[in-house]
Amino acid sequence: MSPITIRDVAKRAEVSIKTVSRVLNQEAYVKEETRAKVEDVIQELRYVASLSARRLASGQSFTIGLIVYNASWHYLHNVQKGVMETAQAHGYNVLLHPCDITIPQEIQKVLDLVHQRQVDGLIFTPPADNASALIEELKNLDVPFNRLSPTDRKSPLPYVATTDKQGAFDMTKYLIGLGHQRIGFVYGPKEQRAPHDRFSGYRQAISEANIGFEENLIVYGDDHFQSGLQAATSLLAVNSRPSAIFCNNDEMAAGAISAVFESGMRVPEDVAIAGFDNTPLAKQIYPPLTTIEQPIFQMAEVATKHLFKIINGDDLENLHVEIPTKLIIRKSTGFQR
Amino acid sequence: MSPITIRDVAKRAEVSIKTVSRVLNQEAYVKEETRAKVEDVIQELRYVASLSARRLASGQSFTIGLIVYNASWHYLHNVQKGVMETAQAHGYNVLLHPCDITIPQEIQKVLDLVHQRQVDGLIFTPPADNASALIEELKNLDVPFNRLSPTDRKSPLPYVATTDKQGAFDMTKYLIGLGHQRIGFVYGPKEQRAPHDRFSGYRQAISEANIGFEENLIVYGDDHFQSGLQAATSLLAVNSRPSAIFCNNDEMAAGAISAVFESGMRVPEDVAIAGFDNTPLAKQIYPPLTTIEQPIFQMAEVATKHLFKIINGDDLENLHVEIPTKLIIRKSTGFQR
DNA sequence: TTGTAAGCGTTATCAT
DNA sequence: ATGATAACGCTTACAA
Repeated sequence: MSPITIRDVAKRAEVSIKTVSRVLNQEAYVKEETRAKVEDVIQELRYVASLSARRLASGQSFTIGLIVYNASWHYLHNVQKGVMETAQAHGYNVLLHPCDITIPQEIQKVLDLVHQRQVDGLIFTPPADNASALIEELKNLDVPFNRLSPTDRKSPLPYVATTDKQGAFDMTKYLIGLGHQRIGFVYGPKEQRAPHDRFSGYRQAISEANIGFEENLIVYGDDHFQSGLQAATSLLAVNSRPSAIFCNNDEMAAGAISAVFESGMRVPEDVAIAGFDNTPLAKQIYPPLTTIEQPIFQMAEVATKHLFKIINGDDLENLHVEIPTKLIIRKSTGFQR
Repeated sequence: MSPITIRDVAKRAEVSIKTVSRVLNQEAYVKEETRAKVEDVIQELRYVASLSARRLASGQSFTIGLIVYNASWHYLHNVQKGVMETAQAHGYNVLLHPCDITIPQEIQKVLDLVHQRQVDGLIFTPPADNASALIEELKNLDVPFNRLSPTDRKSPLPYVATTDKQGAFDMTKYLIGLGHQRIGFVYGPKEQRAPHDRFSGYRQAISEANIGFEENLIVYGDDHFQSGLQAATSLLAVNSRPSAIFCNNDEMAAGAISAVFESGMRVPEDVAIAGFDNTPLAKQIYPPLTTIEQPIFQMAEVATKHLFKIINGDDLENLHVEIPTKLIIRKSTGFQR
C-alpha cells in the first residue's frame, strides 16, 4: 500500500508531472482536454497530493498560527471557530498555540514557529498582543499577522476590535433609562484594555445623564465568578446601596446574582444586574442576564480574512476594524422603576 | 534573510550534515565533543530544523488529528487541552478536525487526512466514533487511533471512557440517602451512549432501594438548557411531583432550576436538582449545582498517551480504560429531608 | 564514530 | 501548451 504520487498520475494520464502539478494548482495554460484527462485519473486513483511535499517545495506552510494566552473558553472557542472556518475556506490549517507571554522561552517558541516555517501568518488574541517585543520582531521579519482587540491601537499595525466603550455606554444608558440613579460598576482585570474602555463608556453615560459619579460604587474584580460575588456583596453593603450593578463580564454578573440571592434579596426587583459578552451562561442562569453581545466569531473571521490579504500581499482597505456590540435585554434588569 | 539550513550548521561546525542530523535526533554514536560543538553552532545560528523537510523525509507528520463532532464547548475545551499537552510533550502538533459524520464527503476528508500523511494518528470524540465504516477502514489501513467514550465497547479496538453508570448510580443513591423517594430523571440524546449508561445507573439505584420505578418520572431532553427547562416544567406538573430531579447534564439542570424558580418554588427546599459533568456552569448558577464530575481532561490525556504507544508499536497493557467519576455535592440538593 | 549519496513528492526554472 | 530537470531541506541506507 505505498501511497500514490504525482508520478503515478502523470504516467497514467500520459503527461509530465509538471502538467499534473499545473492541474493541481489551477494554473493557466493547460489545454481543457488535458486538464480533464488528468482530473479523471486523479479521481480514479484517489490521488491526494502530499502536504509535506507541497510545503517543502513551495516554502509555504498552508497553516496559520493562533496565539492564545489566558483566554476564557467561550472566547477561545469562538475565535478558534472563526479562524478555522476562514482558514479552511482558503485551504489552510490552524495551529493553536498557547503562549505564556511572561516567559521568554515561550516567546522564543513563537519565533521558532516562524523560523521553522510552520506558519504563514499569525493571529493574536488579547492579551497576547502585549508581547510588544515579539510583535516588533515579527514586524521586522515581515511576518504577516493580525491582532484581536489589542491594547495598542495607535501604531499602524492591523487589528480587529469591538466597540467596548460604546457597548458599556449603551448598557449604562439603558439602565439609567429604566430609572436607576445609582449604578454599581464591577471592573475587570486592570492589565487588560477592555475593562478600561468599558469603564469609560459607563463613565460617559453617567456624566451625560448628570447623575453624579460616585467613587464608592466602583469595585474591582478579576472577571471570575467568585470575584463578582465578592464585588457585589461589598456593593450591597454600601450605605444607600446601588439599585443596579453592571459587571465587566457575564461570569462576574452571575456571581453578582448569587450574591443578591444569598443576601436574601431578589433580582431584578431589589437589584438589577447586567453583564458583558453574552456568553451562553447569560441564558443559563436565573434570571437570564441582560448583557452586551461581543461579536467574537465575526471579529475572528474578519481578522483572518485580513490576514490572508496581508499574506497575499493585497492592500488592506481598512487596517483597523471595529465591529459593533449589541445590547441584549433579558430579565435580570427587569422593567421601568 | 534566507533561512538557515542544516548545511549551514554542518559547514560552521565542520562536520557532515548527517552528523548534525544525528545530534538533532539524539541518535547514538556521536562523540560527546562533536555533539557539543554542533549544539553550540545550533545555538549560535539560532537554527531550527524545517518541519516540512523532516516530515517529507521521514514520512511522519508529527501531528495527531482530533476528530470532533457536535461536541459541547466545555467538553471540547478539555479534550483539546488534554490532547495538546500530551502531544506537545511528544513533540507533536494537534490538528483539530470537525467532521459531520452524517456526510460521506466529510468522512472522506478524514481519510484524505490520512492518505495525505497529514496525521500519524487520530483521536475520536463521541459520537464521532459512530462512523463505523470509517473506523473499520482505518483499522484495515492500520492507522493508529484511539476513541473517547465510544458507543461500541465490545470490539477489541482501544478506548478510554468514564464510569457513567456508576456516576449516575452514586448520584441517585445520594439523593435517596437524603430522603427522596420520587426522583425525576431527564434523559439526554438517545443517539449517544452516555445517557443510556447514566439511566441504567439511576435505574439500578432505584431498584436496590426498593422505591419503585415510575415511568412518568422519566422525561427526554437534548442536553440543552431549554429542553431541561421544559422537561422539569413537565415533571413538576405530574401529580404528586418528584422531590428531586436528576438531569443528564449540567446545562439541563440549569434549565430545571430556572423552571423551578419560574413556577414560584425554591431549590432545593421544594425540589432538589442534580446534574452531570461538573462544567463551570455548575458553580456559576444559583444555587450551585450538585453534580458528577467527569474527568474529561484526564481521559484525553490517557487516550493520547495510549495513542502514542500504538504509534510507536509498543504494547498496550490496557486496551480499554475507564476513569472514575466523582460525586460533587453543592447546594442544589440541600440537606436531609 | 562519521560521511556520501540517494531519496521523500512536490514546485520552480527554463526550455521547447 | 507541455516537459526535463533541478531545487526544497531533511532522513535513511550504506560505506568507510
